Amino acid sequence: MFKELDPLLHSQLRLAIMSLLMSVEEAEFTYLKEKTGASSGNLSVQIDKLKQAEYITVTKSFRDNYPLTICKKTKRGIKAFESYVDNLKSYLKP
Amino acid sequence: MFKELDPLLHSQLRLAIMSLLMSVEEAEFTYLKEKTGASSGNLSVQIDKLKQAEYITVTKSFRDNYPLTICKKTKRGIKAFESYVDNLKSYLKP
DNA sequence: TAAATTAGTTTATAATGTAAACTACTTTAC
DNA sequence: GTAAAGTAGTTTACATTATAAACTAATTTA
Repeated sequence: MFKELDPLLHSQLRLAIMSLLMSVEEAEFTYLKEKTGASSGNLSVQIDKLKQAEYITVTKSFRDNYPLTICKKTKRGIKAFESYVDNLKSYLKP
Repeated sequence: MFKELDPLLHSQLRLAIMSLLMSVEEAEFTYLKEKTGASSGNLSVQIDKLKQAEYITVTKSFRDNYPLTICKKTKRGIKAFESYVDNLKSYLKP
């Protein structure tokens, strides 16, 4: 009947992050912040959770003297996202 | 970009309840329990939240000496569900 | 050199979700 | 008739989550 929904993705902000990452090769912290409209703090925490789950990789460096955080989806992340979307459909049928 | 997701519906169990109610005129507590696989306690709490929000109406009576709880979607609930599904699509685009 | 800005992280608290325990009755078995 | 098991829930206590506020650490601008 109803499929389980991965709790890691069933969160507005984390889902938005993954959704954005699906359509780009990689994304900067500031880009994700702007597109999602999230606060820095919240974004930082949620990025970390996605990283812990290995749904994304996070690379920290510097650019023009400022810290630069780059996020990228993993294969595991792609699979999880696709499953989530698929499972979600069982709830949306008319 | 991303639409807001009604937190009341962005919950696996409450979404499942509303999803079930969408396709039937009304549903009994036991029916919802069986279809969702939820525990009675959890179901009771989530039904109450949907009722507080006036997404459903709850009618309590007796049948064959046992308590009988019947749930039914409201217009408000239907609109909320439809908006939720619509807004959710902004997260699922490929 | 003080104030504002960038790019974040940490932490404290509020909000949520959920299982376990409980209520209140009914039915069945002895 | 009464003890045990079953029905249909509700309440409450705890654990998990989410999020905003406060903080770090540096840079830039005035």
